[in-house]
Amino acid sequence: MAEDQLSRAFTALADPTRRDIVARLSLGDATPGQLAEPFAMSLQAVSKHLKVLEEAGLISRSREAQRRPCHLETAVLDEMTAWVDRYRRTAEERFRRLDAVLASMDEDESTEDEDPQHEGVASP
Amino acid sequence: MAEDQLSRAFTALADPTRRDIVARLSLGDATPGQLAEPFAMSLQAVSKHLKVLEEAGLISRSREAQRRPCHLETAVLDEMTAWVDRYRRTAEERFRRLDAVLASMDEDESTEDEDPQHEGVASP
DNA sequence: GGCTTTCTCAACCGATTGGTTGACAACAAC
DNA sequence: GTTGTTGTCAACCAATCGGTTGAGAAAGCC
Repeated sequence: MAEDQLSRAFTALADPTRRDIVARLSLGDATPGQLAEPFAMSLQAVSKHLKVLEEAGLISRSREAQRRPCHLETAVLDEMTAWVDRYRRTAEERFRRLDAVLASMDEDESTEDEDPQHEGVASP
Repeated sequence: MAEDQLSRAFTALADPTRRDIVARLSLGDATPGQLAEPFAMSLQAVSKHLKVLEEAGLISRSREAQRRPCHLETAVLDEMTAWVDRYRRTAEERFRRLDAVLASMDEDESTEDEDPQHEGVASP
């Protein structure tokens, strides 16, 4: 996934209004007018939010007379969780290994010359 | 999770520099100086990025003489994937149900008075 | 004490963001 | 054709963002 598309996706979901819109669209397609209805802001403002979501690839829009129904696209959501999960798992895997080291040091209490707490700080 | 904390978390990961920092920290704790080294920007700029990450709850910082080693916290990453996954799954579940409807209509080709494409657009 | 290292804070700057209002395009209904 | 509905575009505005430089706090080293 392109670097800046991931940035656009995270930027898009950084706004509570846009997250509300995504939540609404997860239940089914909706027009800008329907999406704007619950918010205390102009239709133009919601239209701008939809543009941000569309440019992030999170929604697509079709035509239907004057209406422009919006549809949630799940592919980019997948790529977002993939990114977040990758580094979360790397970190948690490291924590588990650290715990294992500490446990083995607990078993064998003779060696105390290393400090596993800072294994990541030390220079290569 | 508080609404604005989720906003802070997505905002934090919306910046490529901050995502790089998170990726680096997933491999192990590091000081601001170590984190700034690969970037073509001032240490002060990186320090600002770290503040954003800290306020989002994505990292924590300890003390160690003049050094302030940074540590990746995975809890907020968990909440981010939880949010994204919730709506992705809701949408995909709906798509699967829609496919099932279309398949059953394919079997029984006599009823054509309903248009499942717009099930979400209609008013409640 | 003085000097160096490491890092944060404060002030500033141009670009972007999230909202507004007004104009207007596209289409339906009469 | 005229009117009404739906939505976008353009211009504007205050606030925020991501960077800069300069000053200084906090700790170790001589």
